[in-house]
Amino acid sequence: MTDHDLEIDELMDGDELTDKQKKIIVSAIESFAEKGFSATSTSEIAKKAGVAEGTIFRHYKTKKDLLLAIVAPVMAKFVAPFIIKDLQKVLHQDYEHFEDFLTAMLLNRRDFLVKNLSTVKILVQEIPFHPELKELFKEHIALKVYAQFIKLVEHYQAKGQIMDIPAYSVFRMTFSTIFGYLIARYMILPEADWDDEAETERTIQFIMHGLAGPNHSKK
Amino acid sequence: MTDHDLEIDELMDGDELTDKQKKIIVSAIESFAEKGFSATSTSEIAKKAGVAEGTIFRHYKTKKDLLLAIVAPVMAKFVAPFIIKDLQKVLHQDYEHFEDFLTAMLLNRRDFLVKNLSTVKILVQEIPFHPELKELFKEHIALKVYAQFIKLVEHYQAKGQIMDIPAYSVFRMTFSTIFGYLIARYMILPEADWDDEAETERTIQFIMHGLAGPNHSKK
Amino acid sequence: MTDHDLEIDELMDGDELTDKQKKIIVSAIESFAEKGFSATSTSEIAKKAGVAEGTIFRHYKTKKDLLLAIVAPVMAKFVAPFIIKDLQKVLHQDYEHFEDFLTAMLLNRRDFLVKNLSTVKILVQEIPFHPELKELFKEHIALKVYAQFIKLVEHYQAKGQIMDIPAYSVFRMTFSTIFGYLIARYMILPEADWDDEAETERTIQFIMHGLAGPNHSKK
Amino acid sequence: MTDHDLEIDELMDGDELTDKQKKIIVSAIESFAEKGFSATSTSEIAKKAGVAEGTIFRHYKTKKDLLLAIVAPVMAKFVAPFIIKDLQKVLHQDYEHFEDFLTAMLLNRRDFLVKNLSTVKILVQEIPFHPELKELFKEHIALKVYAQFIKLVEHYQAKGQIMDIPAYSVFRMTFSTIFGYLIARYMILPEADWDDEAETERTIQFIMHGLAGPNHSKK
DNA sequence: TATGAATGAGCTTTCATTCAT
DNA sequence: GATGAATGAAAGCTCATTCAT
Repeated sequence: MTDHDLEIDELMDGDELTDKQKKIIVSAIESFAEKGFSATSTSEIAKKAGVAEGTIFRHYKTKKDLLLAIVAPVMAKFVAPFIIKDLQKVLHQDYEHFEDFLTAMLLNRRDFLVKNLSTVKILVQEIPFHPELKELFKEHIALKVYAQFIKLVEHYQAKGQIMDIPAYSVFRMTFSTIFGYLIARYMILPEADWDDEAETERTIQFIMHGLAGPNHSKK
Repeated sequence: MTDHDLEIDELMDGDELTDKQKKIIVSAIESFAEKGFSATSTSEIAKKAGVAEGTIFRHYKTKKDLLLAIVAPVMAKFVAPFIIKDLQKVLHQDYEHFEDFLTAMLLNRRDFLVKNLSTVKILVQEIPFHPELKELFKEHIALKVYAQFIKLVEHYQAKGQIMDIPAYSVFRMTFSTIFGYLIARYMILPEADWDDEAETERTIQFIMHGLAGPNHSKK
Repeated sequence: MTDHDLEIDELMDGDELTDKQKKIIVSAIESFAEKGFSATSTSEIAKKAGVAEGTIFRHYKTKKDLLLAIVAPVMAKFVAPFIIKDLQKVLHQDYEHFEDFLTAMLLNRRDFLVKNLSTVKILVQEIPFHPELKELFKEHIALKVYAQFIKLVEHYQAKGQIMDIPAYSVFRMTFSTIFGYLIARYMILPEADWDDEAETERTIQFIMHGLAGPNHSKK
Repeated sequence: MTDHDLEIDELMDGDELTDKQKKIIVSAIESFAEKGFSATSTSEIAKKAGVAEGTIFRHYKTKKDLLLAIVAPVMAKFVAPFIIKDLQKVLHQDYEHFEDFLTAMLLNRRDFLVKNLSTVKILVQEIPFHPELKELFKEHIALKVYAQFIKLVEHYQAKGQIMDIPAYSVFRMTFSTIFGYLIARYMILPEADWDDEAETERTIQFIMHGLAGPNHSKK
C-alpha cells in the first residue's frame, strides 16, 4: 500500500508542496486508510510524518481540510481521463463493440485504483459522514460520469449490442460488477492468489452476456 | 429508517433488555449509522437515550462492546435463515432452477436489509476498522454462506444451468450484482423513484444471462 | 481579598453548588482578578481549585460561561437592594435631605464593594471586552439604577436641594465622585493609611456643595 | 477612533519608524484596544498590518515589548506638557483663579485624550496586569503630576479659593470628576448626543462649588 | 439498577517565538 | 530588513470510563 502512494506529487499537481507538507499527506493517507478519519489523531499524523503538530495546522486550517486536500484531487483525477479520452474514442468508433470499451475501462480504472488504493479507500469510507464529500462526489461522478455513460449505453443499444432496458439499470449493473471485482480483488482479499487475467475476462463476459439478453449467439 | 429499527427485540432475542437498555441501543444505532462509531460520543448516546452516562457502562463495559452488541446479532440473523431454510429447499428440489433460488434470495435478503438498514450500514462501515468484526464476518459469511453457496453453484452447474467457471467467480459476481442493487436502492439513492419489481426482475435476468454464458436460447 | 470572597454561597444563592464547584468559582475569581480573564488558563484554575480540568467544563460549558457565572450575580446583587429598599425610603420621606440618601448609598455600596472586591474588579476589567457583559450592565445599571436615580434627583430638585441642571449630569457627577473614591480607596491604594470616616464625610460634602450651586448658605 | 490614531509619528518621535513598523503599531493599537492585550494574537496583528509574523519580532523582541512601545510614550506625553507649561503659567499668575486653571486643564487633557483614545484605553485596561506599567505610571503620574498638583492646590488654598481640606482629597475629587466626565463622554457613551460646552461648564462648576465649601457667595 | 459528578488522558487548535533563506 | 515555514508548549475542550451514592 505504501509503495503505491508515492504518486502524491502527481496527484496534487499544481501546488508546490514543501517537503514537510508531502510527509504530512503521506502519513495522513496511511493513517486515515487504516483507522478511519475520526479515529486518527493529528498528533499521530505529526509523529508519523516527523513534523511538529503545529506544522499540520499551518498548511491545513483544520483536520477536515487535510482530509479534503487528500480526497478531492483523487475524485477529479478519477473522472477526468475516463470522460475525455475514452469516451471520445468510443463515439469516434474507436471501440466498435461495447466489450472493447468495457475492457479498456476496467483495465484503466484498475490501474488508477491500484495506484491510489489508500486514497480511494479513504474516499469510500468517509463519504457517508461528510456532506462536503457527498457534494464533490455528486458533482464529479454522478453528473459527469453517469451522464456520459448513459449516452454511451444508448449508442450501443442503438447498435443492438445491449438489451433494451433502461440505461440507468445498465449503469448500475455494470458498475456493481466492475467495482465488486475491484473491491474483492484489492480491498477484501488482496492477499489471495488471483489469476487477474482470467478473472478480468470472466467479469467482462459476465457483463456482456448479462446485458446482451437471451437472444444472441455471439456478441 | 427509524420505523424499521424497532425490530430490536427480535434481533436481540434471548437477552431480556430493560427499557433503558433498549433506548440505549436504539440511540446508538442511530448515531453510529449517521456519524460513524468513532465520531459518536457516549455522552451523545446517553443524552439521546435519556439515560445517565453511567448507565451505558453498566450494561456495556466499553463503547466497543456496545458496537458489538449491536452488530453481532445482525450478522447471525443475516446468515441463519439463508443457510438453514433456503438451502435445504434447494437441495430438496424446492427450487428447480437457479433463477428461482436467486429470486427468493434477493427478496428475502432485501426484506432483511430494509428491516435492518441502519445496523447493516454500521456493520459495513465499521468492518474495515475492527478486527473483531472482521473475524465475526469471516466466521459467519465467509465460512458459512460462502461454503454453502459454492455447493449450490456446483449443483446447478451439474444441471447445466450455470456456465462452467470457478464457483467463487460465480459467488463474487452474483453477490456484487445483488448487493450493488440493494446498496444503490437503499443506501445511495433511497429517495429516488424506484420501480422495485421491474428492477428486481432486470437484476435477476442480468445475473442469469451473465452466468448462463453464450450458448443458451432460454433459461 | 481572599477573606472577602467567602460570600460565594450568598452570591450564588438558589443554585446548590457542589463542593468542587465552589472551589472552582473561588479559584477562578482569584485568578481572573489578578491576571485578567484572557491571561488565566483553565488548567491554572483547576490546579488552584484542586480539581481535574474536566470538572470545570462539566459545570461550565465554556470558560466564558464561568466568567458569566461569576459576574452576573454580582451585577444583580449590586442593583437589587439599591433600588428596592433605599429608593422607597427616599420617596416615603425616610431621607428628607439628599445628603442623607447620599450617605446611606455610599456606605451601603461601600460594604458591597468591600465584600465583593475581586468580583467587581473582574466585572470592571472585563466589561470592555465582552458584549454579553455590556448587555447585562445596560439592563441592570443603565436601565434600572439610572432610571430610578433620575426620579430621585428630580424629587430633590423640586425641593430646592439640588441645582437646576440636567439630572443626567447630576447622575454622572455623583457617581464619578463616589466611585472615584471607592476605586482609589480599595483598588488603587488599598494599602495606604485611610481615615475612612473623614474621607467619606469630605466626599459627601464635595458632592453636596457641588450640586447645591452658588446660592446657598447651609444645606 | 481610527482617524485619531494617526498621530503615531508624533507620539513615537525620536525613533525613525519604518513603514512596516508604523503599520504594526497601528494594527496593534487597534487590536489591543478592542480585545485586550492577552486576547490579541501576534499573528492577528501581522495580518492586519500586512506584514509577516516574523517582522513583528524583528522590531519588538516580545509581544510585551510591543505593548510597552505603544503605551510608554503616551504616558510621557500625557504628563509632559501638563507639568512644564501649564504649571508654570499658574505659578506665574497666568491663572489667577483655580477655575481658570481647571478649565485649561480639562480642555487640554480632553484634546489629548481624543487624539489618543485607543492608546489611553489600552493603558487604563492593561495597567492592573503589568507591574512594569504600574511602575511607569507611578513614576510619571503619581510622582510628577500628583506632586505638582498638590503644590498648586496649596497655592489656591492660601488664596482662599479652595476649602481647607487635605490637598490629596482635592486631587482625588478633582480627577475623579474630570476623568469621570471624559470616560463617560468618550468611552462609555461616545455615540450619545453630547452638548460638550455645557457639560464642560457644569463639570467645572461642580468642582468649583464642591471645593469652595459652604461659605462663599460667588467665586 | 441507575445516577451523574469526577477524572485525567487525549483531542484539535492556537500561540509566541525562532531561524534559514 | 523582511519573510514565512517550522516549532513545541500550552490553550480550551471532549472523551470514555469509574465510583460513591
